[in-house]
Amino acid sequence: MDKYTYFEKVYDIVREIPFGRITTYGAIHQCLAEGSARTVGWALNQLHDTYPDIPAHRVVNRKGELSGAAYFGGLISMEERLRKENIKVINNRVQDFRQLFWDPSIELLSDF
DNA sequence: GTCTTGACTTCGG
DNA sequence: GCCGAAGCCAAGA
Repeated sequence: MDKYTYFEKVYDIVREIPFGRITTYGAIHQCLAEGSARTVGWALNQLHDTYPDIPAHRVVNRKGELSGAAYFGGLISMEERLRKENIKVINNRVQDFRQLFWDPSIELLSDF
């Protein structure tokens, strides 16, 4: 799949993140089993421009922090979108991050 | 072909 | 919990 670029693979996973759940760059990297966590973050940067409908606000770093909030050039901030999904965000960090964590390498595999 | 950039992660202190 | 350093890999110049 040469036309299937790396950020399109990330796009397929991020779009499957259920409502009110979040995941990390490392989890996506582990699901893809290729690239690196940093490459996922780079992919998302390209994603918000290619696919504006991607729920990138559900993807945070290992600390549960909204790393890409500044890059979310939208009318609604990343934190606002998360709050609308019943996700508490304090000091740019997701509360109950461990509880809301959604692992694509497990949840996605059991569905397919 | 090399070098830089980046929405990261892990480890030790 | 935070901080610094090292490792990581895909695009673009």
